[in-house]
Amino acid sequence: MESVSLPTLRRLPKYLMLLQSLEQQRVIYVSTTLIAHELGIEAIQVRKDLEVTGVVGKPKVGFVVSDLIQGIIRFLNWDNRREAFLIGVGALGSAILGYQGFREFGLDIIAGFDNDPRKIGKTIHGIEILDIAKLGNLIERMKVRLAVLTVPAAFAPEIAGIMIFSGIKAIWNFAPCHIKAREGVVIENVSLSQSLGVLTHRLSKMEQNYSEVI
Amino acid sequence: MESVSLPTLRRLPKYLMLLQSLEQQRVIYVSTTLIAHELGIEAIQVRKDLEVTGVVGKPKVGFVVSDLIQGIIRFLNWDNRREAFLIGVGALGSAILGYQGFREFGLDIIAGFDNDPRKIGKTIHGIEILDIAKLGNLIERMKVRLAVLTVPAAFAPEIAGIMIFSGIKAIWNFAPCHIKAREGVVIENVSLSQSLGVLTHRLSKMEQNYSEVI
DNA sequence: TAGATTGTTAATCGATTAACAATC
DNA sequence: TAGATTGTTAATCGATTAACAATC
Repeated sequence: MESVSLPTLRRLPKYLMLLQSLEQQRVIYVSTTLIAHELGIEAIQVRKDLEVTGVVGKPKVGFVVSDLIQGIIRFLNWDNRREAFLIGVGALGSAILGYQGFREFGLDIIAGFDNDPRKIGKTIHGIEILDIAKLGNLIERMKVRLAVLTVPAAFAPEIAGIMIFSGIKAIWNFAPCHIKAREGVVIENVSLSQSLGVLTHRLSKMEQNYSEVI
Repeated sequence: MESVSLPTLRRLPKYLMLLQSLEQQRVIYVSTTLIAHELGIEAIQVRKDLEVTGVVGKPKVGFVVSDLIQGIIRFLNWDNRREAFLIGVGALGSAILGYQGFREFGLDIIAGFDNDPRKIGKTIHGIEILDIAKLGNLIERMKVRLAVLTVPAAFAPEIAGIMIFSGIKAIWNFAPCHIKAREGVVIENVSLSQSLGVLTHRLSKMEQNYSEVI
């Protein structure tokens, strides 16, 4: 049950993006030195991270680009597409529905849910919007395991509860509130304010430092 | 130049959200024990994290909720609103333009930019969309420091280069590609695939474990 | 071959956690 | 007062980095 560290897990998609762009440029072999330089990190860290995929390289030559790509995709389970529901078809929800790119990452959104009668029954980016009242029932019947949660924060915990009760095993939560994990359910909280906080704090710190110099 | 750790910086907005909801419930004092329990982490970690804000608590009583809120907001520099440009008014860009909530976090998007003639000149959620050809010039003239980058990955590095050349000091990058930081510029890469990778890997791992038990 | 790169083992560094005196 | 909570110092844990033999 050796668990992979969160930082490593987070870096793997970055390597994948780079590797895919290298593959497009018909690059066959790549060294950890090059990957590291390209992403501005240390080569030894790249080597340690890639170790988890089980892909082995050749001394002097490096890794076969396509092997690494396959290895990372398999490791993240992006080769198995999963059906998912998206709940809350607001601005952000619609944007996610419209972004086809997530299919590449194993995410296949098959329906949207909302409580707004003007939205229910409509189709957005080819995906039908259903009544949120039917959510629990449909999760059970269709055995959907994955949910994208893009409702306002005030509704998020309640809806999460309903979904978990109905059999949802993983929630990708975009609502600006923390949803507690429980046994047997995986929650990934995407906090944009978190990310913005890092940015604004560092920017102000940097500006302070510059003015100190003067 | 004591620098705050990234994990701490990331947790601060979580505390803030919780504290604000407590304030709405007219709660005056809060202990780190309660915060920790509410967010599913350790009390000692909360205490250590809150230390960076400089806010002090009272033994036995805890912290004054409103003091902590002010402390975190000040620390993240969310009390100083900053003018920002958003580049790339696609689905995600529009969603971000439409979300008023970021004003609360010091982000004031004053204009959008795109290269699509059908979008240029229009107004989305009250914000005017301008020609991307004018981007560099306007950054200089208006002395804008912050940019939200929501263009397709292929254009991101080039546009980032233009922006930095024109004087942008912080980029909140949503494009699915890594933009390298350079001296004097803060980059925060929001990688949704990263987040999705953590979720899908853990979900598949969990399912494996369950089937092992059987 | 010579030299670059891998993979592994050990050392370092930093974040988290534990312990406990101070305090209201 | 008694007991809960803070704030600080020390211990632990885990991730990153360094060192180096193996290898093509």
